[in-house]
Amino acid sequence: MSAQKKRASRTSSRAKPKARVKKKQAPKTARKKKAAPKRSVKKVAKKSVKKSLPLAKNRVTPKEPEFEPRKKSKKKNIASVRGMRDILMRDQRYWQWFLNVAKGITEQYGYSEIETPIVEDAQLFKRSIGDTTDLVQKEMYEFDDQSGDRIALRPEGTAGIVRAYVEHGMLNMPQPVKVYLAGPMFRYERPQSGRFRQFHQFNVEVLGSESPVMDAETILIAHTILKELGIETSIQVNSVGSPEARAEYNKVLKTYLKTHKSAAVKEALERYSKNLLRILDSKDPEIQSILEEAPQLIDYLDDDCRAHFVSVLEHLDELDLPYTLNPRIVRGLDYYNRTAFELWHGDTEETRQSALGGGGRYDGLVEKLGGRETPACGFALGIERIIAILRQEKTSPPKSDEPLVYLAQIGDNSKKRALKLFEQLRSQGIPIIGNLAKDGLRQQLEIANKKGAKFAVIVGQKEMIDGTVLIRDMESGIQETVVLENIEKELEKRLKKA
RNA sequence: GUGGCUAUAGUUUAAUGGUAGAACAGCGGAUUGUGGUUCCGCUAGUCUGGGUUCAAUUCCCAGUAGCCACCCCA
Repeated sequence: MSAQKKRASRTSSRAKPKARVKKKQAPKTARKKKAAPKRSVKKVAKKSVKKSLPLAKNRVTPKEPEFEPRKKSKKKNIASVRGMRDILMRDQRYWQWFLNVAKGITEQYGYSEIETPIVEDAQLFKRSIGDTTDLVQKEMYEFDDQSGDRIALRPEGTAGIVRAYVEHGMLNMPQPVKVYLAGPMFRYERPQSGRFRQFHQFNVEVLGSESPVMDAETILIAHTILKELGIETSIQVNSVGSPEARAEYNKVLKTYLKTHKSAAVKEALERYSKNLLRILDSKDPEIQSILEEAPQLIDYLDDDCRAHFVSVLEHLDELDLPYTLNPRIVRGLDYYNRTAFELWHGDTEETRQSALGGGGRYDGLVEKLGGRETPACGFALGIERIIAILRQEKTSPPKSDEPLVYLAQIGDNSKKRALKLFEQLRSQGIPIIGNLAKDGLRQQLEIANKKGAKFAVIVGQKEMIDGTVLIRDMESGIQETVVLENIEKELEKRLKKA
């Protein structure tokens, strides 16, 4: 009823542009009154009658929900889970750009890709990252599966890689083993910009070398990847020494802090009771000013650690990398020892999500997970954060300058021909694109233009009869008729020139 | 997990205690076979649930989500 009214008013207003005033109101009221079946429904109905008749046998008649006016409003749509987002088509060029650059550089340094499962035994992370860390205590997705096994979604990449190293006896491979991993990580945190519950990291790890060169190499790789993407970073380095040195420093720091009897200190001591070192990273200005006078962890390093650290720095100097000694870099995961570093966007305060990546040495981890004593180091980059900066700085991925050819078709017959031709050209390596769903030539050329095609191949009724096609130069608009058999040759000739 | 700010078409955004308007994008047309310009038309929206009110998209509360700070981290 209202549908008819609506249609009537619409067609009439289309036929006669006179009815201006009426036009404005009629459809609106009609729309308001009831969610009328949409025009698209009509169209579908018409089409399916016309087209499905001859082929009725083979055709599964579409189920009918289309005839119900869709009432999307009342149903709660299912949305993505909090903190987890889609990576849409338009995002892909950034992702691919990043991955190409990151993988390319890393592979040049002799690393190979590894993939480990997203789900692991929860124990793996508790043992490696540390049972008392925030990451494990409150941020890990952890649950029983149907068989009652306690499993977890990986919150970081290193543990899984080390597990794989031990499990597959990689100590029998030439050492060090150098790998990289790109993939999703999961942490149950409160989302914020640059912080998601599912996010992606690019991990680079070296297992089986104690050499400070490897520390420097990984830092260099991290820095180079970002530089190659046009992101200026500052490298913040520190050494957290050996567990023994840290324990001793812990005591010293505690006694020092206790001489300051302010409320802030008391609160901070409470807050960081589990891992006092993290207090160094506190953002409280009062705490920070107190810490200025505090003893430094570096002064408590044993000789080996100190020598190692100095050597790392010498390498960085040699490479002319812009690093800053930052005693506040204390990584949140228990397994780090000696070198710890982060990469910041800009060299200012760490405020906001400016850390684009971080890493360091974890010499004890392999052993902790049941392997032999194996020194190792590595880092991870936060892909979302890096891409966010690329976006914000309006850096766009390099455009592929591959010339494209758009295949346009007019009429049903030429559509059939076009599909075949499309496959033929594609298999010959011609970079052909098209949109067979479109009918009008105008639209197709518009798309060709938007996609930046150099040439358009046009197949129409006339050409079908003559056994020819048109090749249109999209820049000049010059068209030539070409015999169908010669199409490949002609295109190749033109593409070479372009 | 704690505190604060925000929520309008696919996107960016306007307005209002009584009818929600634009731009971009999409689709179609002017040109039934010719794009990058123009003109015209169409599609599409007040996050969810309660409350106050004759009337709520607007005011209040809660939920949810996003953002910001803390926590923490990439």
